[in-house]
Amino acid sequence: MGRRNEHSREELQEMAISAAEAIIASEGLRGLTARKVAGQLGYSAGSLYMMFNGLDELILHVNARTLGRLAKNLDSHTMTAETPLAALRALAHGYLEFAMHEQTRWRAVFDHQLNRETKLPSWYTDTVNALMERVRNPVSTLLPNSTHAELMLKTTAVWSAVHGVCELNVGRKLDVGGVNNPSQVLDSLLDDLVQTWTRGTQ
Amino acid sequence: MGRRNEHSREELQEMAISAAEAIIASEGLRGLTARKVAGQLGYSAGSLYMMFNGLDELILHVNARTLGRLAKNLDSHTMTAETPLAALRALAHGYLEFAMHEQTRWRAVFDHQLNRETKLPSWYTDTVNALMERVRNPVSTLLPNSTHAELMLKTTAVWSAVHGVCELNVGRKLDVGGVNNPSQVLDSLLDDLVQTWTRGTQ
DNA sequence: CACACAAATTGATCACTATTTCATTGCGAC
DNA sequence: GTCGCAATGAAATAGTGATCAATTTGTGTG
Repeated sequence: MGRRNEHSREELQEMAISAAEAIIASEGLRGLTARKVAGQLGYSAGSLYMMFNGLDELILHVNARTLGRLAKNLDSHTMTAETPLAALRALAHGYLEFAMHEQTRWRAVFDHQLNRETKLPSWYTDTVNALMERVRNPVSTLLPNSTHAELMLKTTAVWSAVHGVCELNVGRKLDVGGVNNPSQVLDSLLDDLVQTWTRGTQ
Repeated sequence: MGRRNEHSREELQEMAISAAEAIIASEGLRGLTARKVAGQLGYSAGSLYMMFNGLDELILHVNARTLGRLAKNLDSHTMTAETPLAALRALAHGYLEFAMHEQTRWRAVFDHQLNRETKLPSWYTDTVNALMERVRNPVSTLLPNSTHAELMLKTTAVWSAVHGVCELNVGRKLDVGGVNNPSQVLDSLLDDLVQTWTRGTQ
C-alpha cells in the first residue's frame, strides 16, 4: 500500500503512544510488541519505524506521559498542604497511590532501561527534574539554613526512601517482611526524618 | 540423540544455574536465553526444560544465589560494628557496595517478576527473610521499648529507604537530581532516622 | 489534464526468542 | 538377552524486533 495521508506524522505518533500505553497498562511492558501496537492503529509493524527509531523510543514517550500524569497527581495532593511536613506526606502518599493505581505503567518507567551509553533525551530528564523540584520545595522550607549541596542531599534521601517503599510495595516484596501497610511505613519514615531536621533550628 | 547419563539431574541443575549466573553477570537478564545456557553446558535448549519448568524457575535459582552471596557480604561488613548505628551503616554500605559490584546480578533480582499469581517458593522467601533479620537486629537494639509491630515498621522503613537509594543509584536515575554520592545519601538517611529513634529514650 | 517524483506503507525476510513435540537412544529389570 | 520405559535433543511451532525492496499513492509541475 502506498501513502495514505489520513494522519500526520505527529498524529500517528500520538496514536502509537496511546496504543502502547493501553497495552502496557493491561499486559505490562513485557506484553508490548511492535506488531500489537501497529495492529491497533491499523498499520503494519514496519510503519512503526517511520514514526520512531525503535520500540525503546516509543516506550520512553509512554514513560514521559506517565511521569507527566504523576506530576499532575502530586500537585492535586499537595494543593491543600499547609506545612512542609504535610506537603512531604502528601507527596509520598500521592506517589504511592499513583504507583499502586497505575502499577504496570509506573513499573515500566523503572523496568525499562535503554542500552548502556544511550543518553536520555532532555525532554525526558526535564520531566524527571520537574518532579524532583516538587520534593525540594518543602525540604528547603524545613532546612532554611542548609547549603545547596545539603539541600540536594536531603532531597535525594527522602525521594529515594519514599521511592524504595513504593518500589518494594508494588513489587510485592514488602509483605515478605510481614508489614503490609505501606502508608504507615511512609509516615513513619517522614516523621522520623523531619523530626531530626527541625530539631536543631526550632 | 538419546540419553547420556553423564550427569545427574542435580549436577545438571547446578551447572545450568552457574552458566545462567555467568551470562546474567556479563550480559544482564535480557541477555539470558535458553539456548545460551544450554549451549554452555553442551546440551540443547530443549533439555533445559527437563531440569526446570522454564526460564523463570532458573532465574529464581540464580537470584536466590545472589541473595545468599549478599547475606555473606553483609555479615562480613557487620562483624566489626560495635554500635547499632554502626551496624546499620555497615549493612547499608555493604548493600550498596554489593549492588554496585554485582550490578547485573543484583538488578536481576528486582527486574525479574514472575507471572501474577505465581507465588514465590518458600526456599526463596526464606532467603529474603534471613536478610531482613540482619536489619531487624540493630533496629531492635535501638528501640528496646517498641512493640513488635513498631519494630517491623521501622525495620521495613529503613530497609526500604536504603533499597531505594541503591535502586535509583544502580539504575542511574539518581544523578538526574544532581547528586552522585550515594554513600553520603545513605549516611544522611541513617543518621537522621537513628537520631529521632534515640532521642526519646536517651 | 498528464506526468514525474517523492513520500508512505506493506509484506516478505532475517536472525532471533521460549516452549513443545516426538523419534531416537541407552539403561535397568527381568 | 531382550524388552519397556524414561531420558534426551533435533526439529517444529509460534512468536519477537528490525529492515528493506517493492508498490501504491498524493502532490507539484508543465
